[in-house]
Amino acid sequence: MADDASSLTRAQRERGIRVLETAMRMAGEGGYEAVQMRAVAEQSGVALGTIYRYFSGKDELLIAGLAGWLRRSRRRIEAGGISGGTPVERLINLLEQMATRTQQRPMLMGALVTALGTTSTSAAPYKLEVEQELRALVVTALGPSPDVDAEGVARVIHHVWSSALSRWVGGLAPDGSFGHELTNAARLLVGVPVRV
Amino acid sequence: MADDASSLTRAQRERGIRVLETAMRMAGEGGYEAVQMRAVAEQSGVALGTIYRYFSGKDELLIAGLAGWLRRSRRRIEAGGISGGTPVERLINLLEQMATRTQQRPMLMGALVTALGTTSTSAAPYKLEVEQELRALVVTALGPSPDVDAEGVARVIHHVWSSALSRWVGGLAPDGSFGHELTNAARLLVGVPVRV
DNA sequence: TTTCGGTTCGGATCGTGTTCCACACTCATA
DNA sequence: TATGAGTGTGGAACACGATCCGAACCGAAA
Repeated sequence: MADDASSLTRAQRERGIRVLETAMRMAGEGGYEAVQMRAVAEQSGVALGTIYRYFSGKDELLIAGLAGWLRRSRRRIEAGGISGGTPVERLINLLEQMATRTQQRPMLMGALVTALGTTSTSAAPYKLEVEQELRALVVTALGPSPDVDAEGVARVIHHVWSSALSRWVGGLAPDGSFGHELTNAARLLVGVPVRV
Repeated sequence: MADDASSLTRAQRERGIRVLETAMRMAGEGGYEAVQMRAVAEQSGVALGTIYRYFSGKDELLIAGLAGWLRRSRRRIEAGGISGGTPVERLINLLEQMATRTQQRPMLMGALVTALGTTSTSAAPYKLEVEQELRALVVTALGPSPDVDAEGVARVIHHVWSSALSRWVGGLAPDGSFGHELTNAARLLVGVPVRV
């Protein structure tokens, strides 16, 4: 299921979308183990073998779903605009918004974090897509502010995002900590100018 | 395999150690998939069911192995001392040492990162142990320096450690990047005093 | 319209993590 | 020493991700 949607039949595109949506729905309802490939095939009306032609495996399927979810979130957020007068304020507003939406879907997020834990290289492109969506969101929120290293900030935010998310779904961090961790990092990174 | 080694027979402790050592050896040779529970049972001379009495599953087994590996590394490093005149220098020396040792064992690290990706709550205690070992190492390296928030630095270093490690074994980051990522974070965190 | 190469389907099959079970063993206590 | 509760063993069985295969299907070129 490469993202070059060209060279794909309409029927193929629709099959791919049905598979992704089914997998995400099941992940949202029961987490990682609830996404059973046989059931995805059955409920999406796509044969099991065909799913494996589109995606190299369960993890890649879920990471692709995450990438799509982030892309849609980013489009909605960018269309609505991010409130806040300064870069820090906008970034913090963005992160709080993301944290809220994230914490409302513990099952889904658990499934996605588990999938992200794979080290299979075939999932790397989708992982990169996930990183890029996050980076784009942060850069957009910061806006064109000359004295902030937006790319560097986005990088660190991505690290904190993945690590804190993993700690939260793994039960190492209490509910609500995810947002704090993110906004705290943002304040450290942007609120305090770095002298080099 | 709780860490309260009391209330355990000598035979039980030895069985546990054999299982851990076998699993780590196999992980080092062939990565996550090469650690097959039947083979661990066979090669460690402990019945499969018994392994599952000690550890809740393959992931917990590997994370426990990682915790032990870190603990032994820390003891060796602390015994040898960390060179460097300033806190930053000591921290960077430590991190480079860790990065070197890490990058010499790509198979092992791949297996451990995969195991760390689990969201099973039963693995949480061992994950905490891993965090604590890392934290202790960083705090030791920094030494008693009043103007550094050692705990905060250790926290962020842990985030960067896990995230960068995962990117490296996942093929998203090139060889050698792991050390850079760590030392760069260290310089940002300690080299530049934070004004609050 | 026919043909043909690639795609999808249904379903069997395999491999491995995990669970379960009946039996043997160990060791602290009476 | 005898006993009984807990522990370990070997092996079967189960669940689910992944693979494979022959037949049906589709859609573009002739």
